[in-house]
Amino acid sequence: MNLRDLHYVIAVADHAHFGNAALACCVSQPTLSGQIAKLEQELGVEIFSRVGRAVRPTEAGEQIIAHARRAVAAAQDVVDCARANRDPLSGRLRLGVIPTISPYLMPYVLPAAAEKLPNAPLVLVEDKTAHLVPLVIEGKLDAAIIATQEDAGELASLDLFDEPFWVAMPPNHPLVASRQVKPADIDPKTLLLLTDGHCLRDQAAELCGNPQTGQGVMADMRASSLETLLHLTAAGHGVTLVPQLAVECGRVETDRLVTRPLAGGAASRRVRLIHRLRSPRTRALVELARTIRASLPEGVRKLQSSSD
Amino acid sequence: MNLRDLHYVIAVADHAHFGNAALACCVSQPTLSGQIAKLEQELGVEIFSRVGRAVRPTEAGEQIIAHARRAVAAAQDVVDCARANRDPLSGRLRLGVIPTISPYLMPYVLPAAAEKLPNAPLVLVEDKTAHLVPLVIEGKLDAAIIATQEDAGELASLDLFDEPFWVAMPPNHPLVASRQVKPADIDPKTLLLLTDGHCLRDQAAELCGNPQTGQGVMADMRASSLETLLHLTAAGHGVTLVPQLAVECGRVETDRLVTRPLAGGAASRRVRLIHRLRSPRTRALVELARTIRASLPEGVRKLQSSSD
DNA sequence: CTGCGCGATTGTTCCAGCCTATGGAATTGG
DNA sequence: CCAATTCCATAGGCTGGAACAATCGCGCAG
Repeated sequence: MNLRDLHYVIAVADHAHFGNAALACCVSQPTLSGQIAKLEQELGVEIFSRVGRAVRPTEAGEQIIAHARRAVAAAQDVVDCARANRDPLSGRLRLGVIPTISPYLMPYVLPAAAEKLPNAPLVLVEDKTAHLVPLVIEGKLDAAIIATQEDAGELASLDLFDEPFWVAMPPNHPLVASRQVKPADIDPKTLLLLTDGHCLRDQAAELCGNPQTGQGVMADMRASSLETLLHLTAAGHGVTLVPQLAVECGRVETDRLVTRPLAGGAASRRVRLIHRLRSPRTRALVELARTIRASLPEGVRKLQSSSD
Repeated sequence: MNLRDLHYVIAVADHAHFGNAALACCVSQPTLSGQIAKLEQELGVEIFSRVGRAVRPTEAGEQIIAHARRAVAAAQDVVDCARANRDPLSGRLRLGVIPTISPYLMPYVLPAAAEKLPNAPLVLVEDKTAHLVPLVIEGKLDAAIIATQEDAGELASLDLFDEPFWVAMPPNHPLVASRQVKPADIDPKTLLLLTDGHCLRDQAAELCGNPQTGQGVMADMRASSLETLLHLTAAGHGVTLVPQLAVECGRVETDRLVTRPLAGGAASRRVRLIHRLRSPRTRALVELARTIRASLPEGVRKLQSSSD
């Protein structure tokens, strides 16, 4: 057996297609077919069932593929580790960020990171938490910035900051009169939410008394981005919760939209940098976390990392 | 890079000697030296520092070796997984057992296991918990039977049974009069303990009010095995705690030694079968656990596995 | 100083893995 | 129902790299 063989197996599993997998591996299709066949013979188990046109992993194959992924990831760690030891702070950092943070946080972070980590260019991937976490676990991302607590045993996290929520509403809304808004003041029926899968959606729904399903909330008005949500709010369709950084960036407070801080200790979310346990890039990531904390605007509660 | 290269690295790390490592890998020394050199050049990092006669890992090497071990273990999992899928219940099971359980439990287990798992010969390794756990994590053992709670994130455990403690004392001891002995009745100063590292030592010391250090206990009388401990007790040097299975086996209750059950709910220890999370042998291990529970004599509390 | 232990170097052999070309099975479309 | 297409498997030749044996060179010990 060979690491290359395992790469081939993973490629076939990912593409469900020998030709495309071969393309991705930069080898010819017969080469890849041959190696897979050799490996299957060596293991005495069929990894993929080629029935008709479809290529699917067998039951045994599923397990084998999972172990193969771990082996390949560990081998990649060896390489990353070597590079990190030549210069711990050099080398591309692939960073996932959730959509409700990325556009508002990265403008602060990118210049600071370029200065503090000049040899570690950031490659950003914007997606929802549920998509980012497996990518981090698989080692396809070095880290991710998310706003939920993730407890997969293979992850570690660095706290970045607590981001309070604000309420955004049209200028003629009755709550404009108060300096602060209590969650209970918000009529769930008028609360506008993001589409499913955004953690901000769940957090807003829970805060305003609509745990999980967001039942009672205007289900027919779900925006796919925070920007859309704000446009809907400005157009008078309801009120919405906005995380502080989105308020800070200034595009929110216009003459068509008013924001008020949300009262209460729980009215904020903890933003974290998660990465794999034992990631070879840990040192660079600790430095990145430090840089992020330092580049934050006033108004979000900065946290100390235990290693500082 | 290559899985073989990683094997070579691990062998050199384990032997601290190129020649012996080559021998262990069944290749010539030049081959191994060459591959290590090639890998170091490829990674751009020196893995081993050859200063004078000594071969030691560099700082970077330590990390690389650790990742290499994970990669090789995962690759081995692929092989094990394939075998397990051909016949889940076949293939050698390498089982660690702590010394205060092994000689008393295995006589029950071995015949039963030979019958229920005829194609899975048990290879026993007897050692203290602290030595067994890393072997299990590294994949050098498939599982281990221990009597403490281990919380390494990479381990799973199957509960086997609760083993009550008994008190062993010479026939002329005043406590012989009572049917049961309360932990508080035992004078810590007369309590004989095993040497450091045996979990039974810690458990006995804690039960009888000498947390951890066992302070106040006769420090100059520490036996390296339970058998020795019993001989000391019979010779009138004090009293000692004996786990139930050691009592059951009959060698304890002689005319020179009397045993009484220890009262109280906490006067027992939970015996578990631990194994790596995602071990390819999980199915065989579940069957082994079931077999062990079924082969136990009366008197130890049998537990149900959640999967039964 | 000399012998020995041990890792590095050198040169040759040979096999594993790669490619191109082709075969064959299954699905699709007319 | 047949032809075209798609896709994986097989065949055969070529090449790079891993293996070995032999040797070198260095550092330590007596």
